[in-house]
Amino acid sequence: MDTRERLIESTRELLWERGYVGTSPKAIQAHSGAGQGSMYHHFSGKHDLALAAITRNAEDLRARAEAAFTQRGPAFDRIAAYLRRERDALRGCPVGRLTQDPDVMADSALRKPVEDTFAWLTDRIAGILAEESRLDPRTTATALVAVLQGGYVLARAAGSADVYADAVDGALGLLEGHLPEGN
Amino acid sequence: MDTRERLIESTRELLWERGYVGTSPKAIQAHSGAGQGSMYHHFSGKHDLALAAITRNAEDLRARAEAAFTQRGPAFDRIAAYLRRERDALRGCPVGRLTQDPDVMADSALRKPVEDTFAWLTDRIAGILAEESRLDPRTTATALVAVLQGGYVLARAAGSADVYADAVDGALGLLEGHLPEGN
DNA sequence: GTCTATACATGGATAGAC
DNA sequence: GTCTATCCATGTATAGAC
Repeated sequence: MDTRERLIESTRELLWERGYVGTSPKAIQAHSGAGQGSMYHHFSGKHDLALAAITRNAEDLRARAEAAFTQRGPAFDRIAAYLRRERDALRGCPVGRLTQDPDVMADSALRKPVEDTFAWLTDRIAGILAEESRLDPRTTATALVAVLQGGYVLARAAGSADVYADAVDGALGLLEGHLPEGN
Repeated sequence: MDTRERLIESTRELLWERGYVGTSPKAIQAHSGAGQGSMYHHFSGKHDLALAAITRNAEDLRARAEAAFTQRGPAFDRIAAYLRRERDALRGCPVGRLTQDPDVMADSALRKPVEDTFAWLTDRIAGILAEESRLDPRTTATALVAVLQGGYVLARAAGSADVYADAVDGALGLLEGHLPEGN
């Protein structure tokens, strides 16, 4: 992995863990092993580097989600597969966490990937729901995505990944009866 | 309001808006109109002041929630009243947002009010659900609290409070049929 | 109780040598 | 491309006068 790549990957990690406000150029350099000069050679500054990292986090989320959704099977199963996908719940969502960062939300370039990601995700799930239920697709999909994001919040508050699993189980319990299940 | 009180209230505002990492003593002084000397006279430092502010945010959340839950009526209505309570969705939850702050989560004193608040809230809702349904109270309550917290995340991502309302509507739509409704 | 002065580290970036 | 030196603002706190 070349220096530029290491800088982006380190920034992804640090943004995930500490957010934009909490991540300093110095910390990125230390984490990536790149020097001051290197960083400012490859990127114009913290903002530029963060944009690259956030964009990649967003692409990554999308690709992983799509992998769960394109499995074959009934809607309930595909949604359950996505919600139950292996996750490090205590780390939270690398995209969702950015919504709490005032400097990210105040900057339209940094904010756009975040906005687009959740718009896409909600739409994608709404499409799946529309195939097989009479639930309102948009509001139901929004609620399901919210369970994910809120599940992370609660897991972190409790210091236990089990709470994330509880939130998902609760949501799937509510879905039962509204969607035809596959087994 | 005396100086000490103004310092706490200003810190509550700033923690809500910018988090712990993003809030400087200087910003607190400017917002509260208190001088450097005043702040360090009343509190030992940023940490001490944040503890007072976080504690108060937690008490506040609890009191407001309790007000919705103690209304009379069937479980569905009391829960709907809480979820639909007037909120400034774009500002997010003053307690939930702290879960994204690495310095808060790493400090057991600052973290405890956050942990306790969500444990209480989930339990409280589980108790209401247990009265009138065969849903699993704990997981269902966890999912409902997660919809709240996730609704804030999605509303901020979209830049629209309507998304919060969508998440709540979706969740209540899923609850229907599982709980006896009152109207 | 509040003010001003001071201190020292860090944040974020630029300049120029190699 | 990478390194070191340098820069100025800010973060966070202490000291001591009033």
